[in-house]
Amino acid sequence: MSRVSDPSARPSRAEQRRNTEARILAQARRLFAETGYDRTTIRAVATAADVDPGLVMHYFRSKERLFARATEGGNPPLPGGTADEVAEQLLDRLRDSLANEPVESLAVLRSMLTHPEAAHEVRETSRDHTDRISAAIPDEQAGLRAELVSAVLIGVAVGRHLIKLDHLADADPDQIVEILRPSIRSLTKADD
Amino acid sequence: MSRVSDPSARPSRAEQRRNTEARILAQARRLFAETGYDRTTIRAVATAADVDPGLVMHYFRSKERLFARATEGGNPPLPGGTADEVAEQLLDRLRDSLANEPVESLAVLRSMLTHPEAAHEVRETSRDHTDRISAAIPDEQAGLRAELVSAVLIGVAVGRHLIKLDHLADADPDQIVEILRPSIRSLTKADD
DNA sequence: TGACTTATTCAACGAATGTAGAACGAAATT
DNA sequence: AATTTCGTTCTACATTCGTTGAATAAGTCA
Repeated sequence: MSRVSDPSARPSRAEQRRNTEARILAQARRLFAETGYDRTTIRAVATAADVDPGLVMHYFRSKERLFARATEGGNPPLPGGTADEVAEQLLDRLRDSLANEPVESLAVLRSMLTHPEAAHEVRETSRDHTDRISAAIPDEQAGLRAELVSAVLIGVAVGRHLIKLDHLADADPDQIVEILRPSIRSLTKADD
Repeated sequence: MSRVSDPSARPSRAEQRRNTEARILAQARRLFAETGYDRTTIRAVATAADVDPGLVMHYFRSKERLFARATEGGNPPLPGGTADEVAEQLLDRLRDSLANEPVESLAVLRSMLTHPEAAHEVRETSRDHTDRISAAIPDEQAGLRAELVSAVLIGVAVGRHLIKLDHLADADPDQIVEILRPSIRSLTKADD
């Protein structure tokens, strides 16, 4: 009776489509995260999802739209608050991203330097950070400071998950966060 | 009489070859920095250098080797010294890279997320940083801290030159360095 | 001058890619 | 049961790419 039917029964057509679409999206996310937009081919996604390339086109219309669907819902906006609160929110996000390898974000990050659409999405995320921090610290340098925070967070995620720097790739997330906390706070404070 | 002949005279054959090769390398660097390894085609480089694609192959044997030649000599090793000295050296390098758009480095940075060879070169540079900093601070966390410094520097360069975050792209290099100094120092100091 | 070298161009190949459209077969609907 | 829908596959096209090898023309040198 429910929309998700009995797993022992043969899946309905609508259900099967959702399954296939989800499988394609999952493999697309994985491949985009691993090799970036350009090197991820429709054919490779199709093969990984055990499906014909034409089906991927039929469902997602173009590689560009497949990428958009595969990377949506990556970075929800920050709650906001005082300077210290925002800093702590950012550090929490960082801890999460260090521990969990968020594959939608990694797909965007992996592609940001070579795929304009991905770069645009990163800029948008940074603008959200900037807005929150600027709201918390109405300093003249607030915009610049906020973007430096974004730059640091991007650099750390890149170093750990994508470039895989030796120590950074293996270190404990909490340890990394603790080492980084003074740096982040010095950026969100507006004193020399 | 000198190896570089009178500019008013017709260039010798060896000289002309050096000129052409230099022109190809310059355009290759520019294009690799602007669009990355994959999206930079031999054909585009040849066109930009006003030369036939076959000539590029003739001189550099493969796209891979062209990239290697175009990006070599990017990041000379740090002098080394005490913790504070190394930190200051890094900040000086940062100021330079912010002011001058070092095109060899940008070609590597632009490609590091999608071209394994470029990623490898970034790791090597980071290892040099790590060695210097670890030598200066024989802390247990030294390796991790050093890589976090690398990550920060990479993030800032990416944010300014490649992603072009609004404020960061336009800000004065000295101002950026001053804002960042406490962050870097907190990473190269081994105290909580 | 003649023989040799070489900087440069031209034409082409084979592989890979995004994409389009026809075809098939089974589920859904009437 | 007949007809329509649609999930899925197959085949193919046009383009682009790295790379190759022959051809051309000018420089170098004996």
